[in-house]
Amino acid sequence: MNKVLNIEKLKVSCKQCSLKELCFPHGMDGDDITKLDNVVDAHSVKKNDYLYREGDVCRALYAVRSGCVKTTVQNAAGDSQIVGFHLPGELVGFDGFATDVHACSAQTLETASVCELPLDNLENLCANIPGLQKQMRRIMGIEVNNDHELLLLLGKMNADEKLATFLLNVSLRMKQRNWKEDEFNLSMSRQDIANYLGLAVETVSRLFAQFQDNGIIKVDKRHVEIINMAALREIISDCQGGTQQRNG
Amino acid sequence: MNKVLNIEKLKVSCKQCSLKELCFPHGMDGDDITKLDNVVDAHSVKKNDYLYREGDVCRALYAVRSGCVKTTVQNAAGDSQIVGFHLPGELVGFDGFATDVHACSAQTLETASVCELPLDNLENLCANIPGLQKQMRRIMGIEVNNDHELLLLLGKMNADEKLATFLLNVSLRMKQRNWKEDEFNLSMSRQDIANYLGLAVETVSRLFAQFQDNGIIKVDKRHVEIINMAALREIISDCQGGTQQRNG
DNA sequence: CGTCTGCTTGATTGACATCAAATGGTGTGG
DNA sequence: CCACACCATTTGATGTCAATCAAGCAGACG
Repeated sequence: MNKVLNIEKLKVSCKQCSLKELCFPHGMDGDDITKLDNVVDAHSVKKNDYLYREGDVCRALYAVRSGCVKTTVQNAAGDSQIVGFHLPGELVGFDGFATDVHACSAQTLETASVCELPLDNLENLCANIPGLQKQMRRIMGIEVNNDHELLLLLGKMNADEKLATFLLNVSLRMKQRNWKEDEFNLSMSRQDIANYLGLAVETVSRLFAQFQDNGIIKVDKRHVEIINMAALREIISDCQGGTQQRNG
Repeated sequence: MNKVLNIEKLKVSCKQCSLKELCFPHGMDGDDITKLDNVVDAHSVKKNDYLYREGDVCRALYAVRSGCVKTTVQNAAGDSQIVGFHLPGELVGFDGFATDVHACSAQTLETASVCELPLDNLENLCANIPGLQKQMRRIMGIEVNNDHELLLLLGKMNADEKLATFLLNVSLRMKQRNWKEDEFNLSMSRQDIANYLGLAVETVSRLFAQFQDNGIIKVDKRHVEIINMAALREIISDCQGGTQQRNG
């Protein structure tokens, strides 16, 4: 079905990219970004194509330029878990660093554009650009922390807290990109959201309806408008006598 | 209550450490390990003390030498999720790389000994030892992959699959340390196991009993003997018509 | 126009959490 | 050495949240 990408390369400039502060060049000066520009190529990737699959040799990191990419892990029994939705400016591919073979698959949710940073070039670059190693550690640290947040969500939250957390997280990332924080289009299906949050599709659907009935959001298919941000926050910090899970 | 550690330092030698191939020095040659030895100190840490807490400035990485360390994330509502149990040879502290402030707390489960690698020294070292950056990336990559495995567990497995996976994982790590893979003492309480697996203590307790009744394991408090390894594996790869969750 | 796919809504079930209480081991103080 | 309190663990009874089963609906596409 969906092939691994193999599209014409396109020269891009990190220096002029509006995402640079969210992305790899974060905090770097002009000269260093130029060195980075020399090794970065962009690709266009069709909807549902893979950047890489579990088992592929890890040759590069990928920065999302436009569109949205999901990363997925699989187990022996065949079921898979989405471990991340990656928006423009975010990096994908660290799952290949442990063994030089990818432990995840990365697939686009819509037609996307991604920048490729070949690893051997990156290694040279790290030697030439002071502070780039630290940058690398910082970005991987972010990945680790994101995963931990998701662990907390999957391990300790009930359904409505999960969806509220998800919506607030998307909202925050929209804001970081200078897009509207209270109105956006989700690039993922209900199925994908359900998988990511460890829920059934039906539950996600019902929760969207419920949130809308309570005047917290307005939903039309994938278009979401947050009416009452505070109410969303309240759902997840519901410390007092409400529904609570104890296993902590 | 439990204070952050502040114990006398103790000079150690990575070169002579039996854990070196599992730990940071993995694959390094003698000269490079000597450089490493110069910056590493060991501490003894009492049971239930913290290596660091969420919010602490990140100054060092820690390698477990003996004992067991758990790392925990917390949310606004106050509940916390254990994100890792760290055995001898494993590294702790990457959660501080994103912002230079720890996003996790790290606490010992029993009296432990840990090696401290101060970050500023580590940075210098990376400049002097070729391939050390890559080592760093490799180890962080392992951390990322471990987290992903746990995400899969929390998101897609039911209770018995979770415990079976946990036991097999511990068994594997025992084997890697040249200890018995089918007989060991767990350093964590039922409560900790339950928290880690996203279950209630009672459920964990019942599952231990059930596994024992089925002749898969023998349990006496924290002492576990695996009688039928294959049966454990079967539980988690139970593809056919049994109990199944669909949300994938 | 019919088929397909993604989404929604309703009814029912079940896995696991919660509540409650008993048990057993450990440490303390008399 | 015993009595007692305390904690972790186990075991049993009950409750509930979300999964599952089952239609129905709307937009996309050939």
